[in-house]
Amino acid sequence: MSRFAKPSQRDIARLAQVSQTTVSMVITGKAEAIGISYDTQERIRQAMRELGYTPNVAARSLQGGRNGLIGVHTFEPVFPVSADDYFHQFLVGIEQMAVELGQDLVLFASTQGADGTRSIYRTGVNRLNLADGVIMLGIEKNDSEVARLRAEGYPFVLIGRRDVAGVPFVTTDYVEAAGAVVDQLVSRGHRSIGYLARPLDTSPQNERREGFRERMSARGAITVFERFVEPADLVSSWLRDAMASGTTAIVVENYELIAALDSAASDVGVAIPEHLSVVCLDWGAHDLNGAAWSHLSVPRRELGRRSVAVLMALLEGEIGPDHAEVVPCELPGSATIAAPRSGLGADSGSRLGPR
Amino acid sequence: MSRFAKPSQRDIARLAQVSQTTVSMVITGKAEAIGISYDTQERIRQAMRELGYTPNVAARSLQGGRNGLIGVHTFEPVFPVSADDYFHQFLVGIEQMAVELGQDLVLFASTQGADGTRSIYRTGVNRLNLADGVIMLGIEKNDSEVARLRAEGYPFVLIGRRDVAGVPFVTTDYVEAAGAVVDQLVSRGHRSIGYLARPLDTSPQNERREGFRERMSARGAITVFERFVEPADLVSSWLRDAMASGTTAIVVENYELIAALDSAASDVGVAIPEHLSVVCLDWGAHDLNGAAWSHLSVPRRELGRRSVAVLMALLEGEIGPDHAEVVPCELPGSATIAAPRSGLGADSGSRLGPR
DNA sequence: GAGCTGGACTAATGCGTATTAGTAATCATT
DNA sequence: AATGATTACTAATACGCATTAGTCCAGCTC
Repeated sequence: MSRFAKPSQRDIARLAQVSQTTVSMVITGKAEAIGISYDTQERIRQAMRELGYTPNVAARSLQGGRNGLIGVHTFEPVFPVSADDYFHQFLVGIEQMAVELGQDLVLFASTQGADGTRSIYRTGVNRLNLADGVIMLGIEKNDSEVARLRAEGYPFVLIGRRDVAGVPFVTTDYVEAAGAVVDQLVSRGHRSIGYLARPLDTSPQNERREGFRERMSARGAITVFERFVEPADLVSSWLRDAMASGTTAIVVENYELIAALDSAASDVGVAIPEHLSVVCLDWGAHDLNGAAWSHLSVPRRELGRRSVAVLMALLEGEIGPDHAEVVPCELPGSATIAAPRSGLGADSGSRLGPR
Repeated sequence: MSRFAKPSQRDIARLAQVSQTTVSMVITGKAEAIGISYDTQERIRQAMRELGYTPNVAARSLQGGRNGLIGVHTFEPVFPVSADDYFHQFLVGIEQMAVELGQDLVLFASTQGADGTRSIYRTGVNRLNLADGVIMLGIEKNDSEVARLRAEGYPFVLIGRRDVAGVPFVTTDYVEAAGAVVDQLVSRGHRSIGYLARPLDTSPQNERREGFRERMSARGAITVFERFVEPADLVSSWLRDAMASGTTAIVVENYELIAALDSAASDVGVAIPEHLSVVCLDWGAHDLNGAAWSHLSVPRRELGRRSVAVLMALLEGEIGPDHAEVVPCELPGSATIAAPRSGLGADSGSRLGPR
């Protein structure tokens, strides 16, 4: 244990023949203001180098100071096995900005229990307060913990959520993005657009649907063929009905439904995008998958970057606890968007391949 | 910002009409041993509930010496852009074990300068010190910094390197692995095996070559056709010579050379593996690439896991600073290994595709 | 030569906790 | 009635740091 004893300010003070106070002054940059001579300052810095001194995080945060640590907490494991994990890009962004701002990152792994779930207060201890502040991300919510954290006045920022009052957040504008998808389809000539989703659940889903509906009616006189299904229920008959009723484009809520739609399309003999344009609103982390479909994507890297900046601003008192940062969504490419051409085609293979 | 100060043990003590010491005893479970009456304990617990008490980690670790933080340091950014980044699997393993051992992870981002390189002592201060210990990984070495760190007596573990005396490391057994490759080829019937590498450089390369040579001679009477080249220099003529001299299998040092060999093979008209078995010794992070070649792979996840365990053991004083942990390599699959059949084939496409 | 000013520091304190060394009261033993 | 043991606590301290309130001394003024 004593083998790894770390030098303290007192050790430095001893070596440099000054008091611990003076050392602290030099470290916190208040030396000039107080009036410590240049010689003494150099002597102290030399001693620090010699002993390899680093401030003790615990002690620092104990008495209220900053320690340059930014926490990252998710309610799921941070590095799940799959390489194209959804969180990866967020972390890339977070790390980038941390580098730029000279902060270090703490990944709270200790909050995970044997059951795989993560809970801030699992052990009855809030480990988070070791860091200056925390960025929280994750699909699973744990509202009671978030509320408690907020009540404690602990500084943190949410990524992707906007539903907790009094907590700054960084998110993407789903309403606008869904509207932009409508614009894109309408400007290509589509008038009858279907909307395919699972039964409603999360707020992003609600926002996307809202954005879709609003823009549809704003663009006027457009038929909407809306359907909420579970993937397994998506039978080809639905698609056949949609095509028969003149639908030329379908907006699809998520990736899983794309797969279902793809197979239905090849059943029914509909060529995408020749006979049916398709846009996906939530592509998840499937960016790397070969088949290219037009889809919105959450600017995960950018959200990660912003979250760090927002947290720092919060710590600096530059923004209030109700700060909202909304980053535009990345709009879909034209892979599966074409001008409408009604009717069924003869040869229409699957874009995703067999299975 | 109506931030309420978090209750401390003293607040509880006041409410429960006892001393702070008693509260601490109850919390740490030493109450029984010391002999605090049941009534008093209940009174204290009630007070804790009432005030919503949570222990302060900082204060705890302040007097305990440890803070439960394990540092991770690389000389490159931890989360580079590509999702199949080489570090990812190490991190997955590190996180897994951190979860199991209840430790948190610190990613040192602040050590990166504007030029993109990372240096522990960049700021003149050893930030690493804020963690209980550090796991260092990375291809680029920065020997002087590592040496200095060691000289300071700072506890850390190296992944993938074994060349710094007095520092525990976790690595994979390249000598044995290269030998196993020879075994595998010989047992399939190969007698004349080529070895293709770039000019020697790193110690892993040396170990692999050594393992190859030793096992080759141990297996007796086997011709080795060895060649060290830069990728650009790998002309088809070399392969033609090798085939002409009866070589039926080639052991290739790394992924880049595989690409070169692949195109040479299709130039020369050699079918892999029908006419030439190929095994790659260092597949890097290309696991996700479509084409399947027989190759060794570094058990990155497992190395990550072990490194955390080793660091903890080091901190506990259970192992010495010269501890070596060697994990077996993952042996190649049979994708490009076949029984030898001499001669050139007519139709032999590229396994990697055009380019 | 008493009082003042400013430069260059230091002693003392508190943050929240765990631990060590007590204390004070009751009870049991001889 | 004195001694010892047990019960149920508490006072004091240390951890490493930042901060507040000084101290000490040289140089200057009137």
